[in-house]
Amino acid sequence: MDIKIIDVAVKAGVSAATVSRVLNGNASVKTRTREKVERAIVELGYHPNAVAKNLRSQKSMTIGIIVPDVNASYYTEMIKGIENMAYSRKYKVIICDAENDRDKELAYLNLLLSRTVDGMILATPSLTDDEISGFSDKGYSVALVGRRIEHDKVPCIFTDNVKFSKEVVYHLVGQGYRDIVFLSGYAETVDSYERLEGYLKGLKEHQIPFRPELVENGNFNETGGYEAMIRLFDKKLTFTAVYAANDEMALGVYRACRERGIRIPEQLAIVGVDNNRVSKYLNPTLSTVNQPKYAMGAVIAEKLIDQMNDDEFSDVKIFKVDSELIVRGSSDCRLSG
Amino acid sequence: MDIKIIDVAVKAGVSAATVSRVLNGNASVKTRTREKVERAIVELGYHPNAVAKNLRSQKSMTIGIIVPDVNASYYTEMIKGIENMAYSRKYKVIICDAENDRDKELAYLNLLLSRTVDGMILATPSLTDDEISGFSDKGYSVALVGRRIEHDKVPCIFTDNVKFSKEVVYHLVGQGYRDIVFLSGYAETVDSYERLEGYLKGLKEHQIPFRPELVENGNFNETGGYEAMIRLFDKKLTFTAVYAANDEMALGVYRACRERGIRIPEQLAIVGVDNNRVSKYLNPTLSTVNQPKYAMGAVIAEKLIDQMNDDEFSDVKIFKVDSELIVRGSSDCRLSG
DNA sequence: ATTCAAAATGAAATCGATTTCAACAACAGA
DNA sequence: TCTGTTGTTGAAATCGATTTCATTTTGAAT
Repeated sequence: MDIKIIDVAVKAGVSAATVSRVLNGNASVKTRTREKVERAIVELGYHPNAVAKNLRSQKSMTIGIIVPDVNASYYTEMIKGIENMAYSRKYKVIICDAENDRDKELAYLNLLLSRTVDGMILATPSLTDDEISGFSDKGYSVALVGRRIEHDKVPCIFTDNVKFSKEVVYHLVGQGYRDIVFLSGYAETVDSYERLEGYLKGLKEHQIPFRPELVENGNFNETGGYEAMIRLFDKKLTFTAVYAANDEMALGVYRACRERGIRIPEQLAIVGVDNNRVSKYLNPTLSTVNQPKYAMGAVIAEKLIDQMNDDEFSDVKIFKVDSELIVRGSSDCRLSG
Repeated sequence: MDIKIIDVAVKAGVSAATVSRVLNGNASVKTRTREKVERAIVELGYHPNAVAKNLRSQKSMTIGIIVPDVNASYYTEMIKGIENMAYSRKYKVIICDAENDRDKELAYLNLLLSRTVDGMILATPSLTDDEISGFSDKGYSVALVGRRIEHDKVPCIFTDNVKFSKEVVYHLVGQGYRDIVFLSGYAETVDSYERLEGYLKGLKEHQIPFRPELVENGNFNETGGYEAMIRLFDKKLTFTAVYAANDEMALGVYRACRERGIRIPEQLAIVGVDNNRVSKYLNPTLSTVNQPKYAMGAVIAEKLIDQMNDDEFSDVKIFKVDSELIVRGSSDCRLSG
């Protein structure tokens, strides 16, 4: 049913090899022959079969990304960075949404591991460091986002969670808030762990005793933030500020506050993380930590592609990037009008 | 470097054919043989090469989606629906972000056309109806989102833009707003065209004369909405309401209003489309049209997969779904406190 | 006109799996 | 024990391209 290379060859009166040479343009073909072949390609509407091509040439010029949730702007904006860098290097990008489900994560990992792509960017937490090292050792090109492993062939990029979390605490304390809730994402992720660490250090440097009951877990989404806040309210604890692990969870905090009639920031200050596109439209506007998502995507894509091509000129593999606190109305009364 | 099927075969003392049979589990293999093979697979850490498999079996159990922007929740929520339906039918999903760029769109289309996937869902506007029909006729499985073509093998799903646009106008007129701006997305898309049509019909049914100067184009994003509004303000036109082609553009309207000190909804009412996850958190909360994005994704994925498998039991291919107007503070003073 | 290197081309091998087909083994029934 | 059916297995063909290697053409230099 499909037109194959041999059909083009017959129509142009040449061999399949010659058609292939025209297609790939790296060997010498006489101008007249080339023209005949090109005409045949157009007339037959020939589309090379990428599967066969990839099998033979052992590459696909494609990189794959596995993200935990395509609905999270943190990832989609990073994807934009990856996408554009990849495109400029002639790579295509395919995106897989693991939906925070370990089974799907493994299913998509298997898809990528079975050579459908030349390299992969993993933004998912489920694999162990050893497993990732193992993939690299077996010849797969891997790069990581949001975590690091010590391996000289695995580029990693992540933000300095500890640093900006301390800054969040500094800021809140500076505004007079001392009883600060930490609303963690999935407790077992590196991001959550490090943000907790920064939160603890921040408290310590201000001699504020740590109250474990002020740490609650959510799951990085609105519902998780809402439910965690309801739990906290129902425990009748005293607190005056919330540091939410991301803006999405902060939305849930807004909802809980609205339900309970609590005014932001007078009665409760809120700081999120991510600088979601809409955070400046909330009421009040949401203080948050801006992460250079697009740039992170572009950098990790570039390093992965370099690695895939054995371009050894870049030997730095570990990128820790700084994030910036953006103070808005949810944590500063002067800005909340 | 990689372990191949023949390596497993040698290790297990059988032929490659037998290993393949164990792998795919559809032919009979003695239990003892099966165990030997399974042990060899585990011991060698064998991963089948999907590219070779796909070439031979002429399928990949994968469907591809091309969206104009992965950053738009309209698409990501639909992707969730596609993803879950596909997963339940043992299909994987790869997502391509064409970034509203015709070249990328064609590049990704070519990727999908070259048999990397078994079927594709297109949510991009750049192809003509004839081109799409042509793909289907050539044996490619295609489904469409947000547009329709008349072809008995191409499932299509879209919302009744005319209907809900008329409802938006009814609602605004009912609230006393008669000078209604229509902020269109890309003018050339079907969605934009039909929404304009609904807007015009809505006006007509209320005997409100159409003022062409109240129609502005944006590009479905925040910046587009903002810039269009600034243009309108600068023209010193009189208008009291804005119907924005999506919530993202409505955000831009909010920004423009804030800059110009215009109160929503007292001085200007706003209605968007999409029911973006955050629209109910805006200040004031945004009136919008809820589209059943997840369900639309699930339905189109199911129909595409049926089509791919020639399951003729479902002969309905065209799905027009209804959307629901959600009235909130941005267009109703009573709700805007 | 002859020679010879360089350019152009085709036949066949190859990528790594699946699948067909034929051969062989196992086992039930006579 | 023999026959026939069913169940297992392997050799070889196949998917559709690229690439190697050998061969033929070309064209410049003599």
